[in-house]
This record gives sequence, C-alpha cells and structure tokens, in this order.
Amino acid sequence: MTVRVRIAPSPTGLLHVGNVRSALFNWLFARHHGGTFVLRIDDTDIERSEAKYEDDIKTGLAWLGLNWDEGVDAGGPHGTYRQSDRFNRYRQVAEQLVAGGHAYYDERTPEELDELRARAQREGKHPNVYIRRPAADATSGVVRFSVPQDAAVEFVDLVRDEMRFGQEVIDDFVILRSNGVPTYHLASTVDDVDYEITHVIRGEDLLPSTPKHILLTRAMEAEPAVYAHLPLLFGPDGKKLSKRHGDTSLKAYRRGGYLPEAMFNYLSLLGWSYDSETTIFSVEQAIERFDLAGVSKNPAVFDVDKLQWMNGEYVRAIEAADFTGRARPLIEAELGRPPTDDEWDTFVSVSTLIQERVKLMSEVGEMSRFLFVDEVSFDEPSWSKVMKGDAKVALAAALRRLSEVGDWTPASIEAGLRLVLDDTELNPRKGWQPLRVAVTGSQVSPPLFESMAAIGRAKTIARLQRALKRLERE
RNA sequence: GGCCCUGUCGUCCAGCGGUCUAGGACGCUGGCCUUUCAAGCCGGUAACGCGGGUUCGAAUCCCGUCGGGGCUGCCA
Repeated sequence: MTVRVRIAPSPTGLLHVGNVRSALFNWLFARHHGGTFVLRIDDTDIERSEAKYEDDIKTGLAWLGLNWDEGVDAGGPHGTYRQSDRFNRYRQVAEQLVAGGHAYYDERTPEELDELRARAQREGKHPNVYIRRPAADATSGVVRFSVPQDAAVEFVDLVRDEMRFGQEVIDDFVILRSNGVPTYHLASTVDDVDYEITHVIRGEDLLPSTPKHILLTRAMEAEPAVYAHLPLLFGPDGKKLSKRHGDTSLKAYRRGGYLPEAMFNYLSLLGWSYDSETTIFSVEQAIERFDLAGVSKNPAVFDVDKLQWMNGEYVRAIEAADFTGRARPLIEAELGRPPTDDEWDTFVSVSTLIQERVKLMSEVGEMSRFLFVDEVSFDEPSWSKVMKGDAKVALAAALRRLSEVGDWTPASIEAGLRLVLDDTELNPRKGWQPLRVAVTGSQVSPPLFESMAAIGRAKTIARLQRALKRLERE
C-alpha cells in the first residue's frame, strides 16, 4: 500500500507553527515511506477563509522545503483540492447518509439544544448525550450524523496505541449546516476517503473528533485511515501556543531572520528525536530515521531561545558565498537601494566576520551599517562607557600612528595600533575600545583592524577625528 | 461538570525491568582563549510529581492520587 498523507490547513489566519510542525511530520512520514504528500485547503468556514491566507500557507510550506506532490497548485486527480469547490459532493454524501438512515435533519432551535445540554450537565453526564434523533422526522434544518449506539469506537493510534470512546460520549454532530455548507467533520472525512488518504497525522486537539470521523467513514462504507495524533505545541506558560506568547506565525520567523534549515531542524525536534545524542541533522537524515512510533506523547514547549541558538549554528555552517547571497537582500534593505559594487565589495570583505557573529539573518543589516554610512551615529551607552579616562590619549595616538601606516591592510593597521599601546602604555581594552566606538559607533562590532580596513583609510581617520573633537567638547 | 490525552533537569529529547551514583541539547553559571562581541574549549547547576503494589530488582509494569493539557459549536 502506498502511503498517502495530507495536511489540510484552514485559510483563516497566518500559518501557525503548530500546523507547520504537523505538516513537517506528515511530510517526513511521506518521504520516509516514499509516499505522497497532499496539500488540501479546508475552507469550509466561508466566513473567515481568505485567499491571502492560502497564499501564506503555500509560501510558508515552500520556504521550509515541504513540497507537496499533489494538491492545491500542484494538481492531481481530485480537482482543485479546495473544499469550497466540492460543496456539492459533500451535500450528496449527506443526502446519501440521510437516505441510508445514518443521518437526519434536525430543526431544533439553539435554545432547545441548550436545554438538553443543561439537563445532561445537571445529571453529570456527557453534555451531548441527549442530543439524539428526535421521534418526529424533520425535513429541513441542519443534518446531524446519527451515532450508532450499539458499540464503542475503538482504533489504534500510531502515537498513543489503543483508543476507545464509548458511544454515549460521541454526540450526533452536525455534518451539514442549515445553509447547506458542510462542516469540517463531513468535508474532511469525505476528502480523506475520496483522496484515499492512508494515514491521518494531526494534532492531539482533534483526538476527540476521531471517533466521529471513523463512524462517518464506516457509514460511507469505506475503510478508515490509520490515525496518529501528535502532541500539541505549548507556549512558555504551558498553554496551547497562541498569539499571547509572541510570534506564532511561520511568517514572523521567516521575516525575523531565521533560516528554513534551522526552522526545519528545530521543529522536527518538538516531539521527536533523531537519536539520544544528535541535535543538528540534515533533512535527509531526518527522512531516513523518521518514525511515528518514536513520536512523544507529551506536549512540547516552543523554545525560542533554542531555536535562536540553532539558527546561529546554521548561519555559521553555510558556505561564505551562500551567506553573502542570502545577506544581499538585507543589505539592500539597510541601504534602501541595491549596493554599489564598491559597497558590496566592502561588505564581502568582512562578511565572514559578520557571519560568525549573527544568530539571525535580520541582524546583518544593523551589524553592517557602519560600513556604509558617512558618519556613524554613536551608540550612547557605548560612548559613555568607553569614551572616558585615557580615551582622548588613545584616539590622538591612533591618529598619529595610523597616518604612518603604508598599505591599508588589517595586518599593517594592527602593527600601527600595537604601537599605540606602546606609546600610551594602555592595555588593549583601554587603548582600543575607544577606537572601536569611534569607527563603528558601538563597543560591539566585527574585529577592529578588519573593520578599519573595510571602510578605508579616509573614513577611519575622519571618524577618529570626529570622535576626538566631540570628546574635547565634552 | 463530562470524555479523552499526559506527567524524566526551567525547556526539548534519550531511557522502553538490572549496564541509571539517570544521558544529550538549549538556558543559566564558573573558568580558559581573546582587540569588543560572538564563536570555540573545559567545568558546574538542575529531573524520574506523590502513595501503594508486582518483582530478587522499577524512571521503566499495575492501581490510586495529585498536577498539566485538549475537547465538549450550525470553528477547524
């Protein structure tokens, strides 16, 4: 049997990292088994679904490298893979279920239903036990699935093993709204059957819905898929990951300077492990080892600190040319225009030094700023911390010694600056930090000699003089 | 309230009856290196929720308890 899995996000908001993690596990499962990964858009909530969110989903998955073999845009034998294009099919199934006695029309009012729930509540029973087929047949309203009361629903979950839900706790859920629009339960189940999905791998929040889907599938006289419910992702407070915990959309991380490779690696570790020792591994390695049996049952807290560390690992690991390639748009953003050839050469001359220092790609622009501006704007905390005591002496000595430097290279600059220390009898910290602030604007920067070499002699001298002047005024 | 899932360092994972004085990673932290910051290297901190069983032996199996979470909608 060929494995066929799907990810079926709803385009009702930006793609959430929790869904991305589910997508990732589905993708790994498909790739590991040489199966098919399907992208379907579950847009039965016509009120909240928007095209821009579908775009965000596709962009996000593609960015992470989760290519889909079949589905929206990719095509395949099942149409558009958008549920809103299949409402007739779902209505047809609903009608068949009604005709077959598996479902019924229900025109009870919300108030009546509330009363039934309140009664169950009072008796300490499942809130929906009394929402069953009424004695009198209705011919309009919603369509409810009639849950067979003869047996419990049992199934084997690939992550959680044997599951059992008593029939009394499965309510007669709505499959078709009164306006003729199918609910998620119907549409999703019909699609899973029609698309011949073999494994449904999804978040644990849908575990209580699974018996409904199995019952529906059986009523359609089809074979239910194998289910696997993934642990949820939590925020730092131990609650389901949500907006309140900061960024939850993949887009925010994409924009925030995270590398897709790092995101992939990090997400794959939330609920799964490569082995007991390895933290950093490639996509190929993950595919080779991935196994649902190894998926944890416990929820995982999304730890941005660890993601950030991992991103730094990946940033440092990429080839220098790859780094400059990925950095180019960020330099453009910093300049507000494409860099000139000279500017680009300047950046490239120190790019490996910057690469070693950033955790996020988004830091590249700021860390490079001093390379391009005419005059640096001083980071005031840096200034006040460093520009005191013998700073004036150091700046003056540097100006003197640097004017004697022949070739403007890091090595000769270093030689000159070593003489500054001799002249002033200052240690490197006292003698050089003022120069760093003068030249880069901050006490944190790429190495000093290379930075001076990169911006050139003229700018270096001018910045030292400007700093000295300000110091003399103060 | 009802149903379901779940409980190893602060966090993510390893452990699937003895090799556990519980391992790796992030974080935090001490030190080294050092022109700043990173990186790197060496070291430290810190966990089997609790109570009963089963067993020669339990983090590993069973029961209970307490805790966390999810679902309970004409959202998905």
